[in-house]
Amino acid sequence: MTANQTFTNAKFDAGWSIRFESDEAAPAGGRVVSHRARSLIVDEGDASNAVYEIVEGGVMVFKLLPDGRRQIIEVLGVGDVFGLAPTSVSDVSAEALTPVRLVAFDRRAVEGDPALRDRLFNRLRSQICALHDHALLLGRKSAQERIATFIMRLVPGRGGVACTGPGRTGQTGRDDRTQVGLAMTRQEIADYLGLTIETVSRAFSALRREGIIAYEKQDEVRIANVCRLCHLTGSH
Amino acid sequence: MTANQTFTNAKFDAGWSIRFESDEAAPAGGRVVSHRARSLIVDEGDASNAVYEIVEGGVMVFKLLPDGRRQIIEVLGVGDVFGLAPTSVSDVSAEALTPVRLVAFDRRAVEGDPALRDRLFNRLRSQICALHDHALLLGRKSAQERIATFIMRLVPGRGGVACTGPGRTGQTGRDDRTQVGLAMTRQEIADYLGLTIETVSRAFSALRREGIIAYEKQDEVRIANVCRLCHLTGSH
DNA sequence: CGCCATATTGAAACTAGTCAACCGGAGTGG
DNA sequence: CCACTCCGGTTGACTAGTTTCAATATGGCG
Repeated sequence: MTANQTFTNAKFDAGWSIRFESDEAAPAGGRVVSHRARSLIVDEGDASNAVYEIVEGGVMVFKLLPDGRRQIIEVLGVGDVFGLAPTSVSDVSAEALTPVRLVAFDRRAVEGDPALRDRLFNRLRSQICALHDHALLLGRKSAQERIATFIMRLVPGRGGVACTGPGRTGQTGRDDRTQVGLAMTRQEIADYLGLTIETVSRAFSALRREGIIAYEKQDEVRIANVCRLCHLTGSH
Repeated sequence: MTANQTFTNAKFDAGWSIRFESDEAAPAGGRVVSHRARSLIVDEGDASNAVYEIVEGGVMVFKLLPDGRRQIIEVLGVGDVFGLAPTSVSDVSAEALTPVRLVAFDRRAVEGDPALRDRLFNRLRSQICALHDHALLLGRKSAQERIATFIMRLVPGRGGVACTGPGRTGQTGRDDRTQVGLAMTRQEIADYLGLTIETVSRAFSALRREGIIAYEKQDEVRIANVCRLCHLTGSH
């Protein structure tokens, strides 16, 4: 019942794997749709009249240039919304990062339902902060800082929009899980951070060499030194 | 009366100097505030409970890193809104680009007024598209492409989110004003495009050398070849 | 007229990109 | 079962584009 309010953070803090045990899985006017990992949900230029809210899983929103360059604009988790272009033509593409369950609302349903629109609106406000933060990353941070920021964003309660800086563990009481799952390939990380795959790889290797992070599987990272990593983000 | 609906574009297409001849200059619950050019409107971290809508002039929304690096996140024009962070603490700073007139709504006024919230919401949808587009620019475009994109965005009816590509003049019937006012310093342009002032200057000089643009005053640019400039944006 | 801030230009340094080789695990087929 | 291939990741050498540092121009304004 309180579920909708608990995911306060704009980032993918909430994780991708949290199961949404809701009794209103398909709220009024919405229909639930599922997608396999890496399947395309909407394509830039599509005349889609749906607004999506993520119930389970993760979604990547991206844009392409004619020559193939890709920028992943945002990585969304449970509770996030997308498909809110001002016209009925989508300005971005969206792809499932993990197996994903979505609620698709018809555009008209959104217009007619103030409560729903309110929820989307509030959600959107968080996401806009994330977009702001990401613009700062893309415009002004070095490759190292981008990778550090990226990893820190995955730490629950840290690295997000309202990260309180390098304080000690357990600001909310819960233990500082320093093991994070990336869930993205190096190419996806590169396209998200505005880098190349090689630069991403090198930055990860450098962090490992310096003992700040550790990993065997390349998408399961243990953060050995949260404080140092946090400093490397450039934000603190 | 139709004024609110005519500014369809997310970018600063609408210009900064359009006077808003509205009889509802201070809509219910809002108060009009004015700022001189380059004065700070809100500071990142401020506990501001206001949501702003621009009535006249331009505003730059930006973030700073502790070491002084600045990223201008968005450049807003008439009709645009800002100050919609999910908490009462602003995630960004805002500075007047020109002398500016704003309507400041109390956060509670927004909550209680569905019509107002609708207007803000719709406005925001356009601005989100602009943020998406700018993320693509910051993450994936070269310096030349960024400058070309920047200039094209200033051309009414072109370069915006829904630019139809290098078609001929007068898609909306009005004449293709190829004279645009930058209104921003080189430093501001640099901070907006994620470049340095020198790189911005060089890119402008290069475009001039190649005869694509011309200017005497450095903030009054005449676009000699719209098509070529449009191609240089990387988007077409 | 001269000062100050802003812009331009040049040269050197550096970061990230490009190109290419190599590694290693997962899946395939002989 | 093992060799082979494929794909994603890592690493190295070199290159290109942008930044940095520094000098020079320009323009507004007292």
